[in-house]
Amino acid sequence: MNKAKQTKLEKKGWKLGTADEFLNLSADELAYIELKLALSDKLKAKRVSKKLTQAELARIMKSSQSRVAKMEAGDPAVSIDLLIKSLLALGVSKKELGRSIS
Amino acid sequence: MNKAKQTKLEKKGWKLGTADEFLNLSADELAYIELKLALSDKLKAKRVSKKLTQAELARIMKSSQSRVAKMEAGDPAVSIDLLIKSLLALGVSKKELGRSIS
DNA sequence: ACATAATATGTCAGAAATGACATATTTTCA
DNA sequence: TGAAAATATGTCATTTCTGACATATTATGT
Repeated sequence: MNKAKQTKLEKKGWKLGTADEFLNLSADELAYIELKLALSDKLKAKRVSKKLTQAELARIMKSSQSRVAKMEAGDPAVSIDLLIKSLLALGVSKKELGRSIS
Repeated sequence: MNKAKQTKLEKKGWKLGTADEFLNLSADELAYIELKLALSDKLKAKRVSKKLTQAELARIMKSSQSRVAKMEAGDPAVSIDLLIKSLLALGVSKKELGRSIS
């Protein structure tokens, strides 16, 4: 894990602590974060490809524009559950979901 | 969706309401539930294959035996986040995770 | 059958995620 | 440039999830 990657994650709001703590980030924890960010990216790509605004997507899934923004920003305080529900609401199949995780 | 499947889900604690409501379960909602159950099953299979007890897995991931039991039971009040964290703690790769979702 | 281990079920206080709202910032386009 | 649309950021009350615990039920081995 390089410094650039760390900086990018920290910018998104992930509290990675000191450099020492960061180096101690377990493979599991890292995989979890990467997985979330992969879903975030997928969500944004899918929404844009469908030409929907964040507000429109929010209405479809009975959420709010601000939460959609946070989802796409990879905000740590957004659950994988919500990301997955959003992707399903956009018509992404389980198969496609699985592919975007790997 | 047949009656047998409905019964099985309801037994796990999913509140699907009346038959009418059940028929109105959207494809998204169903996909979400199926996805969760797939992860539940994967978790149990993986734990058993590693010859760990629920209590041992709980210790590894700093949870509790009862929560592990609920995860494996497909309890609706367990997040996908926790299921995924558990699978990662058991050494499942993102790739394998993606495969088990699809 | 019996003890012991493993798993399941119910509950709850505290922690985390949620939708909603206000408002700031950025993008788009005439 | 400047107005309008879209997106981002911050906050908060309510809802949902969590680990922990007690206890019930079920499996395992002798």
